Amino acid sequence: MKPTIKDIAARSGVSIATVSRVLSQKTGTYSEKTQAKILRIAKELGYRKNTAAVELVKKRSAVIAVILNATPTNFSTGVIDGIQKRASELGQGVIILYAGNRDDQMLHKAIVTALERTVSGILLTAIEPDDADLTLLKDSGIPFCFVSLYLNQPKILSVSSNNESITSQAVDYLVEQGHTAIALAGIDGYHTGTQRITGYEAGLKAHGITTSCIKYGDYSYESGRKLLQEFLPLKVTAIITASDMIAAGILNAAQEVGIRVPEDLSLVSIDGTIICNITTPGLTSVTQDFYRIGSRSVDQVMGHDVETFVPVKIDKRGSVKQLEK
Amino acid sequence: MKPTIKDIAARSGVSIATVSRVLSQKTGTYSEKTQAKILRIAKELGYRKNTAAVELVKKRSAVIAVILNATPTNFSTGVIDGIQKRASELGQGVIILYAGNRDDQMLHKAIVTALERTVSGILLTAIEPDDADLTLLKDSGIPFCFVSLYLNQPKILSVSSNNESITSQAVDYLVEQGHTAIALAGIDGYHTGTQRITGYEAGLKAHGITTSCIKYGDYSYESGRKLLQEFLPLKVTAIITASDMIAAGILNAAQEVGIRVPEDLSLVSIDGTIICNITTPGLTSVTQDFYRIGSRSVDQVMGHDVETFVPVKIDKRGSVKQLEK
DNA sequence: TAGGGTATTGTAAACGTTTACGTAAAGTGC
DNA sequence: GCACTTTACGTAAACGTTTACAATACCCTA
Repeated sequence: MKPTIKDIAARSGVSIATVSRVLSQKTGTYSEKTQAKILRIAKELGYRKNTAAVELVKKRSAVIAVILNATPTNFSTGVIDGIQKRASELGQGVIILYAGNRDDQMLHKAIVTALERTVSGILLTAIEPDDADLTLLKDSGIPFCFVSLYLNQPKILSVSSNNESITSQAVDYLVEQGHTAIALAGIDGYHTGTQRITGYEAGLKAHGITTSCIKYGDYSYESGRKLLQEFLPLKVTAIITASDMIAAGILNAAQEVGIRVPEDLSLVSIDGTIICNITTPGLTSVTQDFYRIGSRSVDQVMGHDVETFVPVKIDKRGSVKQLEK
Repeated sequence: MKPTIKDIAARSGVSIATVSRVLSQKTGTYSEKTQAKILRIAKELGYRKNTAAVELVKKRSAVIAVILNATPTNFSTGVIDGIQKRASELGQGVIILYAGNRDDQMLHKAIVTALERTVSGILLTAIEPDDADLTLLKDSGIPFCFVSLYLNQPKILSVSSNNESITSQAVDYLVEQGHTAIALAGIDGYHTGTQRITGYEAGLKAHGITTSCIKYGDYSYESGRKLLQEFLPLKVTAIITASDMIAAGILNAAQEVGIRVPEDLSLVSIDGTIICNITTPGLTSVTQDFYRIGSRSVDQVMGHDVETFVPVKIDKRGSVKQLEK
């Protein structure tokens, strides 16, 4: 059915080893005449390498497995674009394995699938595995790297924005705009969330602000809407939100109860995806460079020397009011 | 390094064939005693099957390849969730191959990768391949199915909403709300776009409306913003948009020039993703059931008998004004 | 006890490709 | 012309797993 190198060898009058060398481009091991003949016949037959056979023999493949989290935020496209582009430049293919949203079983299955496939590297995108799966990864001998997440453990590769810097910059910016009653909303209790709390509190302290206010959530729009209720009795003038979706949820729920953004409540959103342009008003954001994070994580997992942290920036839109001091 | 069935056989005192039978669960071909011993040793050794070896021998794998388009709209998550869940129920794994956004080279590479991997089926998600790639798929012997797109060719499997029905229902709804000057915005010239034009025009005709107005775009937010300029000199009271992103773009650009939605301009958006809840006002939508489309496409590619079309519904939010007749 | 049927296990080959090593031919330099 | 080096090619084995077929062991019944 599917042509093999045996078929090409038979038609070319050469051995399967020669066919293999030509198709693997082992320069200097075949003549131009032989090469031309083999390539012509391969094309005529519609030959395609059997990936399984190659991987079995080489015990390695030129494929990076990306394990993708179905996070309620929508930054994945930028990350994937960056990964795909850089991997292609380095001669690597990319397969994506889907891990659902905080579904330990799906995550475990995705990790095992990647390990079974002798991939050249594994990128875990905004995913925090439990200890058993982390051990599995470490013991596999396959390089892996966290993307848009880091664990504060040395020896574990990662590429991300600096979560402490994200929130401390947001605090700096809001203080600069005259705000002193600043909350942090929608983060969770995992590493990313705790790192952002650290930066938030350090930012408040640096400005001599002694009152902090933190509300947990799950990064989703619905979570944002619910969180607005919790802020109603509080005297905060500004909220830093854990994601664009949290911000959109707070924004819309606020407007529904007559709280105007930015006049009555200012918002600074973490991520800075296209959602920030869609809302009314547009959301001022601490914008992450997801494309570069993705791209750089490929270099990281391939063993190149790169910086862990990708810089963020403040993008001013319409959700922050300057207060009189 | 990685344990093989040879290692297990040596420790168990049985042949590799017996180990293989146990690990492949060939019931009735091994004793319970032998099974228990083999499974215990496999676990102690941390054994994992080598997927490449299995695929090489069986010439087939229990994996569905999903080729994913980076469409500017964001319905992928629902589709992927549906695919992943249904595939799991049917004992199939899923790998995702990324094809960029209308990038013929990336698409071709993704298709070739899927074919090289002896997958059990290929799902093409909102992707329209050129004739050469379509021929490649047909000649491969591997079943494939279009997801959220259909080509009007018999024998080619697909699962989608009915694009003619989408626009004709949108027209029906707007006419019911008193609108007669109705435009269609943001669709492209590919199959999906032309099918939606057909439904739009049939809907107008059915209501005796003789003036149609169609503006092409690329489903993106930026495209939507630009399109609003083209509508300024026209006397339309309502626009059906090709995607939620187009709608958001038109909505925001309109508000920036003093056109109020829905008072001055009504919008009905195709897709109905979470974006419709985020905008202000919320967008009335023809909502597609992406989860069910994904789920059903798995049944389709696995050879089960399913309906091609998944029903849509109108979700009323805040973007359509009822006009006086 | 002998015979028949079923369960259990082992041997050998297959799957498609890569590559180490050996051999032959061609090319280069003295 | 000879010796050495490089190019080109072939043979054989490897990779890890599956499975057809043969052999053996076990169980049940007459």
